[in-house]
Parts: sequence; structure tokens; C-alpha cells
Amino acid sequence: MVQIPKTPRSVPTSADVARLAGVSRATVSYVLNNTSAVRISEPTRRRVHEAARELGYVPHAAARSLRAGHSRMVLMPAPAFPVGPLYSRFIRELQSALGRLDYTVVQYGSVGLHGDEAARAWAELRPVAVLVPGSGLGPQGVTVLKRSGARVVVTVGPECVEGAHALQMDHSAVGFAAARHLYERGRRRIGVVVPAEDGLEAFSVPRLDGVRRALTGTDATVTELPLGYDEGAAARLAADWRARGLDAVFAYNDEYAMLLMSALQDVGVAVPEETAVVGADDLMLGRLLRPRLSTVHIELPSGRDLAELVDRAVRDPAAAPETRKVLGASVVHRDSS
Amino acid sequence: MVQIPKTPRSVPTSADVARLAGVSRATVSYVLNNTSAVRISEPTRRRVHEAARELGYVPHAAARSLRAGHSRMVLMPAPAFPVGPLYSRFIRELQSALGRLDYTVVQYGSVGLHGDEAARAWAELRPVAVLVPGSGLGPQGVTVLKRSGARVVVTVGPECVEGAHALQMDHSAVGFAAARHLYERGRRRIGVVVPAEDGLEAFSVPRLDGVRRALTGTDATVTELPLGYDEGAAARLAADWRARGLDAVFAYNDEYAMLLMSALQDVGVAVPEETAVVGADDLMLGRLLRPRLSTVHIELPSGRDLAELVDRAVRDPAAAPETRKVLGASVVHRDSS
DNA sequence: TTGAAAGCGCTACCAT
DNA sequence: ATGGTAGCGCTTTCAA
Repeated sequence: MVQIPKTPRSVPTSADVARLAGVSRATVSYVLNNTSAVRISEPTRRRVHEAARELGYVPHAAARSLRAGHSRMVLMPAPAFPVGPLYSRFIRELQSALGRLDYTVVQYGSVGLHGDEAARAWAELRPVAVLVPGSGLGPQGVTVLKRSGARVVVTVGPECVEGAHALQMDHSAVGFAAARHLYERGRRRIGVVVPAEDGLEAFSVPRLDGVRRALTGTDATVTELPLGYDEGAAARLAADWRARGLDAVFAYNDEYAMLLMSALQDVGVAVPEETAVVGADDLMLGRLLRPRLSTVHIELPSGRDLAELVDRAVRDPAAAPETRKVLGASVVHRDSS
Repeated sequence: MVQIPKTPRSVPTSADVARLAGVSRATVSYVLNNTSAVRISEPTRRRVHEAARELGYVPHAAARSLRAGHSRMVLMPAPAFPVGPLYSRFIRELQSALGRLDYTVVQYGSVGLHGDEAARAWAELRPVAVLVPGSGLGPQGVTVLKRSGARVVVTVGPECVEGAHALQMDHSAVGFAAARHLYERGRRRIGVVVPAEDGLEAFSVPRLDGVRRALTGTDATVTELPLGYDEGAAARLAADWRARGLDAVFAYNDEYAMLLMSALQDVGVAVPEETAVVGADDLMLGRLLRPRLSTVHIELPSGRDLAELVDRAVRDPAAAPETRKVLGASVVHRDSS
């Protein structure tokens, strides 16, 4: 039996429910929130529930948290760059784990906002916790958030920020692992693809640095190779490949690696004989190309872990911000290196 | 010069700003909101701004919208399934366009919530508009949202729902285009991959239906092929491929297509001679495999368009919900078909 | 067991 | 040009 609404003039409030049930607003609140400190008679409870259902009453979250003085909203800025399957799985896990802990997880679309301006916008929502992926939040931003009542600020990315917890994903470990692998296999002139696309610097720069760090003090050279994510750019890069004399390339991730490897093969560069190729992220598709793509498998922390960190920190905001290094990077050796 | 906060006991309110500036809360409100109806003297304005800056004052969005009786929040449930680059670009575009129209876009992590339960949770936030991707919102849900003040509900996906605007992405067009293409190229025994993964039915079922629709009344047959997204499953499917006697397969999307095509090649099935393969989404990576993957290029509406639809509907909620069919599907013929 | 009322932070009237 | 103040919807004392 479908309820036909009788053209509701306006949004029903708890006062409307109270009126319809013939009780006070206080009683409505008690019943609807199962307040344990107060006993309400069974008939009254039923009348209240009935009235609420009939009116289609839905409590007003803003009013509630205004009154309570705090919310259970966990805010994450929505990443401005395209995210891979790894990261999006992490987000979903996190949302689900926080949801089970009774937090409301919200991704805020911070489009054109930058730095402190963005932090201010987030602060207006008075979230109890803010999880910031990538870089772009400064100490000022943390201060703004904390001052507006955020009990926890966690950065999830390459950097640490004063005053905030950090789930530090040190992407230099990815480059490091790739470079070590290539060096051990006898490669000495190593190219590193750096995506030309905006918004990826937070990852590409550390990955490049990791390569440099791994090869410092050795006889190997590192060459930076900017590359846009399209076939034309890859073809251009491949065209004068031999002139560069590189015997290996770490290609930022599997997608760029596949793009470049394919372009290299098109111009007759033998992979891995002439040039070894290593990607990162261990995508399913990397196994399908021939030669099968060597890659750096990345282990992200579980969303559950971060959810627990957040919950603990919310309950004890006095505790010192902890920095946890979380990012396993291990080479999966296949045929392209 | 960095501001050192003097251990703020609690979150500063407009009353604190007023006190510090030596004016009333009303004046603070006027100044900070540039209220044009009221003239405030320049010295006063400066004092207020100064005080706000010094305290690190950030307005309380919930209080503001409680008072205003409405918000400019546009809420989208965060999709529960992994989204591809196409869709995530659409979301980013949309967020940015709505941001320019001065809406606050928020993705709500509706984890374990289903149907009307989810709609209730969204309604608690009193968004001015709700954009629901995928399926899963019923007419009841629309009613709940509208009753709690949502002026616009738009479904973005395969289905239409009574009372809601619809950006109808009819995925059957994708299957239809693929099937027509295969039929025209002389294929008659056509397999259709249906992902085994949960949450994709909203797309996979219409795509399959589209194939069926395209081939109704012809001499072609359609065979449903469940497939999990991993190499083992693909290998098992490929193992007894010849026994099925299929001469073509539409593989849901490029990723499944690449997976299957690769497995087919591993067992010696010639593509496209023996079996043609068509994917969908026109991913960059599909061009890299050999043979190059034929695919269905999908044209999503621009985020700007949807943003404008939303804005128009918010301003005139009386207007009848419009259903707009938006999903261009055109075959890109490469070498695998 | 239930009701009256204060007050969370903010803005928009109406005074002055 | 500025201030006083009511009230948005809700919860939670305190009283009855």
C-alpha cells in the first residue's frame, strides 16, 4: 500500500509530530532517540512513531548538531585528479568502516579552491574529523580546521603537516624499489616518466626522488621524461628513444608504462632486451600485454585501520598526532625487465 | 608572520567577533556578508574584518542554513562500485560546474544503506538537490527527499523514477551498437560477457538487453557469459571456448574485453578471424593490445549540462520533471572485430 | 511519565 | 549607521 502524500505545505518538524501525537516536543525527541534515561509509556511511544511515520518526519541533522555542539561528520575533500582502482577501493573501505563506527562520511567537492581557502570552506561544515588526501594542506589550514572544532586532521599522502596526524604514503619507496630492481638487473641509464598531467605531482615527484635516492652513489644516471597520457606524446617520446641511450625506464605507473612500452615496440625498440620497462600499481591489465609488464605492487593501508585511527583520535584529541608510514612497495618481476 | 593562536578555549562565534570589534552581532553579519541593503561605515567594516581575522572566525554553515531555511548543498551518494575514468571525469566536471554556480557539492558515503533507508539518511542533511547515480532509488525515496525539502531529485543512470528528473543513460544503446556492428560484419553466434562482480548489474543488464534487442528477429543467437575480473576466470572461460561455437563476443567493457581477448589468444583462438571481440568505453589502453581492440565509444553528457539542469530546476521546482536521454554510443572499429 | 523552556550560531526584521 | 531581538529545529535540563 503506497502512501499518498497530501501535498505537504512545508517540511514536517518534531513539533508537527508532537502536535499530531498529542504530546510535547520533548517526548517526541525521547521516543525517536530511544533516550534511555527516560521511560516513556508504550502507548505514547506508539503514538509518536505512528505520527512520525504518517508525516514522513525526518530529523534535521544541522539543527541536531547545532544543538549538540558537535557532529559526527568526517569530511574528505574529493580528489581533484583521476584516481585508480587501488585508491578508490581504499576510499570505499574507509567509508564503510567509518560508517560502521557511526560516522557520516562526506566527500567535499573542492573544485577551484586552494590551500587555506579550501580549509576554510571545509571548516564551515564543522566536521569532527578531516581526512585530506594528497598534498595541499598547510599548517595554517590545520590551524583553521582545529580552531573550528575539528578534533582530528589526518593527511593521507606523501607529506606530513605540523599538527596533523599523517598516514604517510611515501611514494618515493615506489621509485626506490623500481630503481633497485633495474640496477640489480644491470641497467645503468635509467629514464623516469613524469606525467605531464596536472595534479599528479604529489605522486610523480616523490617517485622520481625515490629513483634518484636509490641510485645515488652508483654509476647509474637518471633522466626525467615528461609524458602526456596519449598515443601521440608516447610516439614522439619513442621516436628519438635510441638517441637517448637509455637501457631502462620506470614509467610512473602501469598505464603510462603500457603506453610507452607499446610506443617503443612500434618503433622497434626491443623490450626488455634493449630497454627494460617497469610500471607501478600492479594493474590487472599489465599482465595482458606482451611482454608482461613488470611492476611495483603497492600495498595501501586498509581503510579499517585508518577508520580506527580516526575514531581513537576523536575520542582522545589530546593525544599527540602520530605519523604512520604506510605504503608497501614490492617489485613484481614479469617479462618487461 | 605566522599567527600563534592563544589556545582558543572554544570555537569563535560571530558574538566573539562582535565583542572584540565592539559592535553588535548584527553588524558583524552585515559586514561579513556584504549585505547590500545596509550601509556600514568603512572604519567599522575594517574593525570587524580585523577582529574576525584575529580570532580565526569561520561561519557555521549549519547554523546559517538553519536560519535561512534552506541550503545550497547538492548531495550525491558516492557510487558503491569502482568507477571508470569516464564517469569520474563526469563527476569532477559536474562538481566544478556546480561549484561555479555557488552550490556546495557533497558526496555522501552511503555504505551499507539501501533504498529508502539511504534516502532518509540523505534527507537528514536537507540538501537542496540530490543527484543519484546508478539505480536503487525508488519512488518512495523520491517522496522522502522531496518532503524534506529537496527541490530537485535527479537520477543519473539507466532508470527513470516517478517524480524525479532523469538523466537517462540508456546503456542498452551500448550493447545495441556493439551487436549491430558484429551482425553487420557477418557474426551470428554472439556471446555477451556479464561481470560476476556485484554492483555492476545496473549497467551490465541493460547492455545485455541492448544486444538482445538488436538481434531480435534475426538469425543470430545470444549467449550470456558470466565472467569474474581475474585471469583465472578468463582462462576457464577460454578453455572450452571452441565448444561454445561463438564467432563473436561483446565483453561488457574494454577491461573485460582485454582480459578475455588475452585469454582467448593464450589458448590459440584467433581474434578476430575465429572470434571477434568488442569492448566498450574506448579506454586508451585498448589501443595498445594487438589486435587493437574494437570498442563502443560512450559519450556522457557534460557535467556543465547537468549542473545547469539542476540550477534551473532549483529555481523553478514547479516545473515538470524532465527526462533527458543522454548517452551517445558509437562503435570504434579497430582490429579485433 | 511528561511538559515548559533555554539555547546552540546565525540572519533579517524593526527600532533607534 | 548600528543595535535589539526573534526564531530556524533540535535536545536536555529542571519542574511538575
